[in-house]
Amino acid sequence: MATIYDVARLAGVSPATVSRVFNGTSVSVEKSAAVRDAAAQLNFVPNRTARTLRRQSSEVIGLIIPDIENPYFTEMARGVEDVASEAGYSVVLCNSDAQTDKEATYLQIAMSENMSGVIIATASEESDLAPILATGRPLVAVDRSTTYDIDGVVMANRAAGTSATRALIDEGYQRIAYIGGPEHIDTAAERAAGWRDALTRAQPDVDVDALLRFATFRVDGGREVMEELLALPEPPDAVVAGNNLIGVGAIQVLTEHGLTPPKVGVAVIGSLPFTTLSPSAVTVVRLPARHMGVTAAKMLLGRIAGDDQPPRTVVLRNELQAASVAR
Amino acid sequence: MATIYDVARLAGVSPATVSRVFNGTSVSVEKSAAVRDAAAQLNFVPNRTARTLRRQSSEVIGLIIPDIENPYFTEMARGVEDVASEAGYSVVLCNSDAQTDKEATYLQIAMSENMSGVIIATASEESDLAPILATGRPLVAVDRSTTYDIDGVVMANRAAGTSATRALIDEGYQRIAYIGGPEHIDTAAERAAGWRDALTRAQPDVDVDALLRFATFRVDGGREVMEELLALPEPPDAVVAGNNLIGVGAIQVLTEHGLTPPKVGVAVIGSLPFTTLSPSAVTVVRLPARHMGVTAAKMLLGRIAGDDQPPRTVVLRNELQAASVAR
DNA sequence: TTGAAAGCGCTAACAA
DNA sequence: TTGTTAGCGCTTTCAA
Repeated sequence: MATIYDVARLAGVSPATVSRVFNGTSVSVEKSAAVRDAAAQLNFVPNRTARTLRRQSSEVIGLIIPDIENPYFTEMARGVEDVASEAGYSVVLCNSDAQTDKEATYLQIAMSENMSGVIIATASEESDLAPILATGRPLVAVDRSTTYDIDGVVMANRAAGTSATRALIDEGYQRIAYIGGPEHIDTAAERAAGWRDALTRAQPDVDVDALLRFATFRVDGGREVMEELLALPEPPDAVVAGNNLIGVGAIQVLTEHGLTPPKVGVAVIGSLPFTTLSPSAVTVVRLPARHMGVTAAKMLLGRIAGDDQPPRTVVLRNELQAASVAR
Repeated sequence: MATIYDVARLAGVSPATVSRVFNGTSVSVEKSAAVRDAAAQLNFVPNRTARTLRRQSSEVIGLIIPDIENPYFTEMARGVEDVASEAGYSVVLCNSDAQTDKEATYLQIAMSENMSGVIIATASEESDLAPILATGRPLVAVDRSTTYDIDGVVMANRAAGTSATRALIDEGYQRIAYIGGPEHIDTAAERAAGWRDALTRAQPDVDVDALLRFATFRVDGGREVMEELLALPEPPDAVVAGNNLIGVGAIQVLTEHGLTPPKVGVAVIGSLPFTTLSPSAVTVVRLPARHMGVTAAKMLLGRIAGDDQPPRTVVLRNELQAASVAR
């Protein structure tokens, strides 16, 4: 790999001049041309490691997510990446697998690699962001809120729970269960609260807790709990799924039982990107994942550029796509 | 951020000794303990950028894929990551978006960040791997084969096409169409060839070309072509989908037309991770994506460790999951 | 086993 | 506008 010195020698200038050419500071036209020529000849690529070491910051932003196999997060990643690469930044995608220790490792890497900033969907309440915040690196929390005073982008989770539930009520369903993600995750709790609001308003006497279940945010979680609900003496006639994967699992089980929606009503919070159902059979409260990524990336780039307003949290609105096929 | 010098001063040793402690070379027990103490006190994290600059290689491997939103590739990424992180490497995931220029940028980054090696599912035939190969960095091609003489891990694509088609024939379907990915991508061409083999063997007189269609490897691609096939004067009674997303699109369209499988037979090459169909309605030739990632990562780590055998290509076997519900 | 010192490739302060 | 030079934080010879 050619270095700046090789280029300098070939072009008959000093290394500093070569550096200037590649960093856009003032160099005479002739020298600039000579440097570009030499660089092309030598196939010169500036060494980012050296630049990073010198500058104490790199044009890389870290994106830490809890589940790389969840389309919700990859859609978000796309949003981050589009904005970042537009601005000349590359994105390093890290999968914490919802484990706090893996997450901590990636945060350490972000520090020791001098990344410019980090966007994180935390693995849990216990996530320790103090060390990286201590370095002064900008950090934006996405999807889940944190106990730290930092920028954030979240969904209108409670509203999502409410509007999913209302849609099912409007379609005429009577016993509307809820399958949420882990109780200790704030997004899960909020969505459940929205469901509870809507349900108790419509049916003040309903035994809400009999219809509430928590699962993992995965297909298996949705499957298990849906089976459980169907085995009830008085099973629900509709269900709200707390995220996309839970929705998939629940629908799979319903299908296997011959209860394809809308025989049993289903409303999913999130999206069903790879559904093979007729799109009109299920109500979806779409969470704008890509937009969340775009927003977070813009906030982060702003901070990197020096924006020092007080931290703020952006709440993104959902979009209701009600099922159009009644029972 | 504390440096090795701060730790050295606090521990009363030289910077070299601190380095040795963190790199496992011989240091006396007492000094070693003193260094660890000091490091803990100062919250010391070794600066990877400096280490990388000095060592001319980092414990990072690049993984470049053409579509981060395709579960096939994220499943593979999981495999890569599990092996890599086990070995102390981190994985940088880069999305080329099937564009050769973005891919070239990421390859440049891999070089200029001194990454230890790269695993790549190339964007196209035109991918230029020469520059990175010139640096001597190990490179493993996954999913798609290349024109370069390098290590590779691919699926048994032709066999996949054949066994998907045979399964449909065995189920009694007569007019079996094929929706493949872009013709110029070798995996797509191979799978189509496998379909052609099986079909012409079973029905020597069939007009194969009338039943063959190429699409993009995306849900939309599958949708468009499926609509096209259904509009035919003599539409097919079954279809082989060249990848997971095409399969999803095709099934969506069939469902919308009231032709839910197995009314029209469907065999998908790949997986349907988030399908909401009854699992027995569709034939799946499962491609072991995770295993592909695991294999590629092991090969790459082997090369990084110095393995210099001639390049080899591993072909992974598929697993047929035939539909169990007949028409 | 330990320390001194050079240098990885680049940028930026300073001087010309 | 250009060159000289110091130094980012680490590893690794070499010598003790």
